[in-house]
Amino acid sequence: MAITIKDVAKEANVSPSTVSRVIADNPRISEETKIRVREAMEKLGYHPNFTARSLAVKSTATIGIVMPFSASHVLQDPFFPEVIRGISVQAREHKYGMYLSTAGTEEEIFEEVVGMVQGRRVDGLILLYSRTDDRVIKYLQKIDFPFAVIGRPVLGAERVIHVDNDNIYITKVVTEYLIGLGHTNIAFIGFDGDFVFMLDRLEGYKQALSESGIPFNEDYIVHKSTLSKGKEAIKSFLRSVESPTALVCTDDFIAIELMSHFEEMNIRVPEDVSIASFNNVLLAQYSKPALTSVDIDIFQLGMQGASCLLEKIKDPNVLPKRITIPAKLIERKSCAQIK
Amino acid sequence: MAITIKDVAKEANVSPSTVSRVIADNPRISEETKIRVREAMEKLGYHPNFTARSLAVKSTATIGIVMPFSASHVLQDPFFPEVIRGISVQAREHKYGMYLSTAGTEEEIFEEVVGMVQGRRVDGLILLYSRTDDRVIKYLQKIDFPFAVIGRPVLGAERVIHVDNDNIYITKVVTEYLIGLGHTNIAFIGFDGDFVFMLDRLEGYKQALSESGIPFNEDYIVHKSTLSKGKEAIKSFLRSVESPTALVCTDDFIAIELMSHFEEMNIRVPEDVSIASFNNVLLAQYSKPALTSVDIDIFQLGMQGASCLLEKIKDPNVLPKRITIPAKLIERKSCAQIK
DNA sequence: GTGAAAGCGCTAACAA
DNA sequence: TTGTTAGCGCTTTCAC
Repeated sequence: MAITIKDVAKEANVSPSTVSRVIADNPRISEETKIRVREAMEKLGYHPNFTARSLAVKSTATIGIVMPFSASHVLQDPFFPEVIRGISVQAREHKYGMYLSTAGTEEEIFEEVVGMVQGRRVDGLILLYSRTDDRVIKYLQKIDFPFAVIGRPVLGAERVIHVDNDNIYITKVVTEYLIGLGHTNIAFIGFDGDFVFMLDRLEGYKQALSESGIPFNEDYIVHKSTLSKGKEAIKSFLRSVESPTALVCTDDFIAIELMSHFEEMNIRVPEDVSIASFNNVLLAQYSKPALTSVDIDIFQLGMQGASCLLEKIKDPNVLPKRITIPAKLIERKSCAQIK
Repeated sequence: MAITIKDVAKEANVSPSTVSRVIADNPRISEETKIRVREAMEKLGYHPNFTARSLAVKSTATIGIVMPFSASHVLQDPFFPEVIRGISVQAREHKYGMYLSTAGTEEEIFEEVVGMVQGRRVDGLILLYSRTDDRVIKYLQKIDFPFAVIGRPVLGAERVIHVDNDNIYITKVVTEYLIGLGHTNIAFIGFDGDFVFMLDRLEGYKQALSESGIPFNEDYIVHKSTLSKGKEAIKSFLRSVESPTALVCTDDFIAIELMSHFEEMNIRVPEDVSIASFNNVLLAQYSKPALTSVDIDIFQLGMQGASCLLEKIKDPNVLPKRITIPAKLIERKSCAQIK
């Protein structure tokens, strides 16, 4: 059996509670006994039992990370490791641990969340996604459990802590950039699914068009899955009504995949079609041509998310807030003036 | 205050121990009372407290994942999400949770591990790396704590559960493939650091040369950091003694980065230099030219690792074993017959 | 088949 | 400044 606080107490000739106080570095314990107790701990190789402590203080010092794996097929890029890296920096600083929940379907996610919350496995939750009409968010709100979301909750965002880019704005900037290069036939390539960041980007795209007096054309909105059906789908898209001369891609990986197809089809980037995309993954600069992409600062997204959550955990009275992480368009070689 | 077992007991007019037995689905409880108790649980919205349960049964039903973040800068590619996806499938099947430890330095990692183990936060550990002479492994072995490593422990591998590719073999295959194409000036591009998979790949490379009677040339071993110093470094390397006509790259991302530099330098792949690399990331097929790469089946690595660990946790007597995940060379367009 | 009681290892009043 | 005591919520002998 492992060393407990009692063993240490006996060794140091004090009571268990004194040992407990030494662990907490309680100021009302004399330096002498502190030293004596610490020596005993050292000698016996004592380590506090986290579970017991959690039970007693009703706090686990761990935050749960909810990561939808259905999405992560899609988000194959460095988003996930990077956001976790951001979270871990804060967690570590506050001596919090991270508990990972990776479920597939919405149903599974919901169950895991309920388990984590009710089972008191975590003190707070950070959701790495946001979809429209999310059951999990509603639940957490109802029971008033501390959580933060990376992204924008679509309903009642005013009442939830969240950190996000201003996707509408930045996509507008991107689209206007393309418009500035003379493009008017601009397509929008997104994921399937009801992720909010997608909707926001679409909205920004629409706003830019609208403000420039370019009519919105439903045919220019394409989902990745459509294009993934193969070259034929891409061809038929490009030859549609009026073929687009520029693309707003919601993800670098889609852009890179597309460029690869384009090459085989002898469509030149950026001469024939300009491409601007999102995330600015490491590889964006190495693609041919180097990809013009929006740096959304994934690390910050994670770090600020964790920071807000921790704040809320420590003080349940902190008000809901939204933090906006600046995104920046990184111009490279994949966009050109229209001929 | 949340609903406890006592509340349920009261509601159902039984004792707390009976409720506990119902939770465990103990066969000695009559169906009637089971039903009655379950109704009470339902009615009150009871959820078992995980921490309390852990304390009582001395088991946490969670596995710890140790992920060195210093390495993950290097392993920017999908390795990390993918291996976790593999782990999570097993964890979920066994109703285990995942606790994530992300530390930077060896020292930090060690401390986190000790904390997790002694603090009894986890029932077992899975190490996502293996470096030479690892302190963590020694420690875990000494205290006989269940763990599995993804990769090959360099010392006493016979006594530790691990899952790995046969890196020596597969790299030999890759190198021989290049030799078969007529190359003799073959360089090896690796990471810095003392990761075992690197050493193994280097070994396989050497073996292939040796068996084909090609002398080994130290100048052909290059670390990524050297090349990252910029184009000058690459140029001087390629113009060294006898410039290589083929490259064995230990990572797709390095290969892709390199190819990007090559293009600017008007070095053609594969005409001037052939490149074969590792990991077979999604993007490998979309690079120009499509990258010949080794598929190491990261998902399996994670899944089998978790599976072994869980086995060990459930039965401490299972013997140490090594599982080898087959790796496969995927031929694409980045290697050509030497002229 | 069910209940009473002790205990998992720790913390936190309350005393002293 | 320190010890005593009573939990935290659950499991698990040992009785009945």
